[in-house]
Amino acid sequence: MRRITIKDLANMLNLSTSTISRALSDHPDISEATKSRVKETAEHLNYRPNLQARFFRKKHSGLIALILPEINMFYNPSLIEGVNAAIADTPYSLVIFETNNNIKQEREAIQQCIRWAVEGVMISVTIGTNKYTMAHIEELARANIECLMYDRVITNTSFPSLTIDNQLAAKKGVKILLENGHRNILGIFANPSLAITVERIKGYEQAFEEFGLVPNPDHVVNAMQVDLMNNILPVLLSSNTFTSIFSMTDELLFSTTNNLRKLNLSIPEDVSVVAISDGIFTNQFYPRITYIEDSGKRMGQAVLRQLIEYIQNPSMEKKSRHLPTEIVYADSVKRINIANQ
Amino acid sequence: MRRITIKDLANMLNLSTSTISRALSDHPDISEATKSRVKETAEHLNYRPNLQARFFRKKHSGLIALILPEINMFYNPSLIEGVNAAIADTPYSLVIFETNNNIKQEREAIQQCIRWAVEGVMISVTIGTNKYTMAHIEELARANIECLMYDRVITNTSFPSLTIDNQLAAKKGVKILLENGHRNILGIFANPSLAITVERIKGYEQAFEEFGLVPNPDHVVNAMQVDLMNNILPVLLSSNTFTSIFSMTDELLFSTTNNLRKLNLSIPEDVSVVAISDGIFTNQFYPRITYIEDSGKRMGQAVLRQLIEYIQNPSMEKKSRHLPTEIVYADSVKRINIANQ
DNA sequence: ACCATTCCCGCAAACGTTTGCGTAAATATT
DNA sequence: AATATTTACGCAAACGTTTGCGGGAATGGT
Repeated sequence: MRRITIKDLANMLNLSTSTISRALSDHPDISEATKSRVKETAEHLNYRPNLQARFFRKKHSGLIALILPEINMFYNPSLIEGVNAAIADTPYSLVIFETNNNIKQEREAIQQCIRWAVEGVMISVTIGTNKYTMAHIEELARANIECLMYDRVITNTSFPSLTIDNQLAAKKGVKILLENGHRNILGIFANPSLAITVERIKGYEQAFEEFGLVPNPDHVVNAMQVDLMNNILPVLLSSNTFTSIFSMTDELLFSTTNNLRKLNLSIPEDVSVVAISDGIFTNQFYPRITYIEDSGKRMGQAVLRQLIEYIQNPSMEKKSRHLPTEIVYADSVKRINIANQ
Repeated sequence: MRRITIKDLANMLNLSTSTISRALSDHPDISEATKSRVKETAEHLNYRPNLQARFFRKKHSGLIALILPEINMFYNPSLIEGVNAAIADTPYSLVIFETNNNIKQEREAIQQCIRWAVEGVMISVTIGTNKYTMAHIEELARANIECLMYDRVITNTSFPSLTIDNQLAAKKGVKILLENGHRNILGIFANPSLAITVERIKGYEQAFEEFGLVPNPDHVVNAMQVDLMNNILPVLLSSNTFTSIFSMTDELLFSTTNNLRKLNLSIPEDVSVVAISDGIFTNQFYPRITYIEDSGKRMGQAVLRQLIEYIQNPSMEKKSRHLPTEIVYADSVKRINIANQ
């Protein structure tokens, strides 16, 4: 019950291994007659090429790596779905590394990538990874492995990236609230050492400025963990007169909704809510939440396609790009009278 | 800038490739002196073994596959986390296939596994996969690839499986409600063509029987999609006098909470709720939901360890096992007076 | 009938690593 | 001091596939 090889086929058909190999890959040197003979018996004997051997010989692995900080409830599941959908009609296979937001595990993952000779890496970095701690990522370039950053990226590097326009997305979201009369807008953001957070805060501020208003720094809060949220939010919401909340992510939005319920505050009657969201949670939640779409699935597909383009076309110019974002209006924003605040 | 190989090391140190290979793997035939000499220069020259070549020669791939129907918000993310955590201190790498609940994609994934010569497969099957449509899974056995089913399994096959005791878990959950005086318990279940659903329904019924009661078949509902839930639940909850809900999964629980809010019903004041849950959603949600723990992370670790045991010990007896479950009491169950119904 | 071309296929090397076997030198045993 | 054992390394084959090159046979052209 050994696995059947090209040699076996060659022996059975009285042909050489080279003929078998070429016949199976439709080489023009082989006659149609033998091609069909070979393919038939290969099919019949259930022959499966040994990819280890093939890629070893051809000097590439057929592997693409996805490195991400964590697989939590939001965004990443649909990102993986998107990558999987897009890789399905390519000859590549996907290997996923989860770094648990730990730069040490990120280094380890990249070592694995080099050892496996993956042909490309898509990476969303950990909190600790920045311009000064990215030596391990630069090692990919030295190993001649394409690398494309997405979502959580490091700005101003030689590596290309694919993100939404974070500043614009946040601005759009906050503007919805401003347009509906809200002025006391609590901005809930993630870890400020991530570039993505910095840019979304900028967008929050810019929205105010475009309305001729001065954003209040006290209204911007960085909630790095859920526990923190549970401590901060009740205090903020009871001591202040916020009429609305802008949440930077689904994760923070979920925590927000739970805390609002705990405080017996309803959306949108008591507090209006807008978020940057993948769309799954916001659409299923009641009431449906108005959001700026940052679709993980679409991002996953785009990142993979871009990376494969780089792999198959190594000399092409690589530059960072933005995916467009759209507003999805729903039922979480109440129009209020500006004078009432 | 070519990648450095064993041959390069051999040339530089005036040794043979075999000596280099053995030195790097601490073979006793090599003297400590040369071992350290080899290792040092290997380190210095940043030598990375070519895993393609190694595994090709050794006739194994170092790959383990995880095949799952979908990566949604619940359970699967933590399952992947568990698998990843457990695989970290093994020499294996993980490849993930998402089948989108499509048996055709499941077949395709298994073909990929065979082509890659993965050494083991962990699989949670699609809705369409059953005893009569599992020819593709049996092909794994013929290809000499270990296969371990988990979560969504096919019962009564020759393949081992790892699950919680689904019937017992459901029984435990429903019993909590019965013990607190509830008799009108709406049971929300997933697709009835999955074995996991059938068993959890059995548990629901058994709980009633152990209380000397007859379960009402009309109180068991199969909500196969979220849309269905949104149609069914409002009707059921308004036309009947349910005092409590048992949800088979986190996904259905999430949909349940949204529908309850839409109907202006509070947990636990108006409706008590118990679910089988991974624990993440139920713990973060307000109010915290009482649940029977079915931890994806723990399952992921257990499945991977079990599979590796099978791989490294092919002759060992393989039998299906259950992971124990525990009740986590929280704030979603109100004690009511039985007479009040 | 002779040469040129085209068509099909085989030979053999190569990819980087591991490993069974052989052996010279060093050490131990008697 | 002769023999037996151990130590430390090299030789060469092997894993399954692809591919450059070479060549015999068939076909085409004159």
